[in-house]
Amino acid sequence: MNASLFDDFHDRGLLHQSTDAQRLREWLSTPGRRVYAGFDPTADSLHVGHLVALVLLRRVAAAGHEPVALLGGATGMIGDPSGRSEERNLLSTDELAANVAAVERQIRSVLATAGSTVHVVNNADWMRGVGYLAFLRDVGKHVPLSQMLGKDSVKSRLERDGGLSYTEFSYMLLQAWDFVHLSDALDCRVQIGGSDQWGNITAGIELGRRLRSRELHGITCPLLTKSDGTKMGKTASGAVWLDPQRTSPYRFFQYWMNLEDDDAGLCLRRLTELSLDEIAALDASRQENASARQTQQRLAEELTRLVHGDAGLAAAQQATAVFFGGDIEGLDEATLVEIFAEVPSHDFPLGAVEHDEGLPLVEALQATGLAASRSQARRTIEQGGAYVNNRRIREPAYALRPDDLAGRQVVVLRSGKKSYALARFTA
RNA sequence: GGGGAGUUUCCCGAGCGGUCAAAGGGGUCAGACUGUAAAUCUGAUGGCAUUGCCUUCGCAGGUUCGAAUCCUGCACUCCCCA
Repeated sequence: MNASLFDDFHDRGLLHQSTDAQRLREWLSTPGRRVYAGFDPTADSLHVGHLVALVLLRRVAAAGHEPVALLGGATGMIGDPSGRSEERNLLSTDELAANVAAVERQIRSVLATAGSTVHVVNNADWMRGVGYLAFLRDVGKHVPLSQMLGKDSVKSRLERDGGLSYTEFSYMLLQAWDFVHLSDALDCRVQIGGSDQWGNITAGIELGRRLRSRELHGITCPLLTKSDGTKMGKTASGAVWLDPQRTSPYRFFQYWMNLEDDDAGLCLRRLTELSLDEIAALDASRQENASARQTQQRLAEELTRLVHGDAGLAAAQQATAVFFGGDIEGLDEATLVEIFAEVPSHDFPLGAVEHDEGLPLVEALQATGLAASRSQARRTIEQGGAYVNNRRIREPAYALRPDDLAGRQVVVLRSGKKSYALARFTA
């Protein structure tokens, strides 16, 4: 495999800061080194923002080393102040336990195909038994306050009105101790993370030197932001999650599909495992024929497969085809319901379509919420914005009849380009 | 406490006795164009109804054949003088 993890990071724009490059290269020149990244279980799912760290760990594996994913079962009880402008709310222990379990599943799933031994550890396992006094004597004693106060994460918060609590202030000690502990237990001497983690990482490196006279290394990668300055993975309706219950594979796929050209190019380089040659080819295609959107297409495919597997990708692509004007007639009931799962639906009695007059389209549009009133529904139809099973309907008096049922009891209604609703007919 | 201005349809904002469901802009929704983008252009935008009816202009009354427009009272907002 690729001999130099460090150069790989560099070439893909994943390198923000690192400790001494020469020493790092040297350490990583021996295969089988362990490299860790931490994940705090702040929610019951990771989101796109965590994807970078996961991908970094996959690259660690690809380079012939062993990734270590650290779950913050203990640190999650405190809350990392880094990159935060306000004090966090504490999670209950039940919530935390559920989050840890869910996040661990996701991490294992994404790293399953990494092609190397993967270690998943939870810092609660070694923090739980540590007493406060012992921690102060063994760890706190070796961390100068001047150093802690010098960290950006602390400084920026102290300058604000809210300040930060002693609890959050102590967070970096826990993370520093994690690093030292992992170097003891797994001989893991490299920590990677987002650029906001630099302060916490260096705290660990410092502690390793004082406590063990051991040389530890750190690498951070740039945080993902879009060209308009907003955070990657944020949409108007919230974060893009890895959990299919929170963000369906279709919407996950669409998120990447809709990125700006430059952002997509950047993500391709940083998040996918395509070779640099392939990426260069896509860059070129974007220059020549931007409208083909091959970059977005490829990016969406790669990442959806990584997170949701082949089945998830297939579902997303099928849904995409349908949502962008594809034929609905050929699809069976189960597939339809699956594709339109996140679309609003309304139940009608089967009798509504079966009698002579049928069910007026105007009524169906209103009942499903596609139109606020019958008048508006009528207007939409008159203006050519109404579709039944993706076929445009222009007669205001149109009524749904048994012939219109796609599948056995479902009609797909649509207003305009993107608003869909499902009318279900049940006996 | 005194004086003045105001309250309009989702928002801003015209209207000051009939031709007002109410100008104009924004937003929103559709259509065209397009790269599932941006910009632009077009149409629509109270409700119900296949040319008509019903409900809206702070609230409650009144004048009038007829009121968002006039009068009275009430509520709220803003400005000026004390």
